[in-house]
Amino acid sequence: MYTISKLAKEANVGVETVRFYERKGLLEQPIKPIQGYRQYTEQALSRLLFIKRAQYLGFTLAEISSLLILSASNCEDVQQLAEQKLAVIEDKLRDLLNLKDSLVSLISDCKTNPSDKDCPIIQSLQP
Amino acid sequence: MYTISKLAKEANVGVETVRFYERKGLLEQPIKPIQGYRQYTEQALSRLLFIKRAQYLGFTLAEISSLLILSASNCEDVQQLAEQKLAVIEDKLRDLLNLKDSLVSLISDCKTNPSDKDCPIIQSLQP
DNA sequence: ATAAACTCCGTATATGGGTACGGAGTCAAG
DNA sequence: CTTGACTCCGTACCCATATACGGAGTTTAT
Repeated sequence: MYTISKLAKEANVGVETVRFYERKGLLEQPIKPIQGYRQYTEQALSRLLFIKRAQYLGFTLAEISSLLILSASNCEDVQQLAEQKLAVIEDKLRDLLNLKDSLVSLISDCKTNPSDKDCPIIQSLQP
Repeated sequence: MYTISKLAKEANVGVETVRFYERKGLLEQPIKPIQGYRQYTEQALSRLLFIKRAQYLGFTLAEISSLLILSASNCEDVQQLAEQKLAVIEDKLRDLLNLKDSLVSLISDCKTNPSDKDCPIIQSLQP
């Protein structure tokens, strides 16, 4: 069992962030002894880490929320939602790959630019 | 010469956005006849388009601001900024690919799950 | 010459994702 | 049993990136 600050520390977030996620419904309010402090299980920690990881991958909190709601429905619904998310992920992958390609080629242009001025990146941004 | 709304339309942004960028120093306040309206040159349009492209490449307004400052001078600094962006993008790509793989395999597990309950995805979310 | 459309400016609001504050209650160690 | 660290809650505030509002002035079309 963790206190809120232990939990926050484990997940490398602030205490206020944990409370914020609870208000948003991303983490459930943990049971706590009447008038006492929140007590978190390992499961809560897993969920928090899941949130942070999904966030790092570019999901918004709203999207993460629906990912998490997956665990409430039956297998077919879950599967369908997962497929939607997969489509989103594939879109993001495509975009990121394009972005990466542009950047790579711009950087390589820079490297073959003898001059200190006339940066190819800047020029590419100029129409 | 463009009026603010023509300019905005050309760049496919809102009028308010143009004013916002001016306040932020991303676009310079155009000369305007005393008590008159802003008048924008082609150059202003270029700069606005520059901003939007850079934004699409994943630069924040703050970063674009420094790109614009650097653009007058130093190719190396620009290149370095681009390389930082690239590194971030590559990290995200890696993780996104992993996530995609997990989802794909979870979905395929679902498809071979005969039951309506015991969804493999749900199970995987409950560590 | 008047109405419609546009622009001015400052300020307010929106959204996403937090972060900070402050007074009161609680827990644990000495 | 006191002291210091921790936690509670509600609320306010922060940053980024816009977007909207409203009253007054300006331009343009008819």
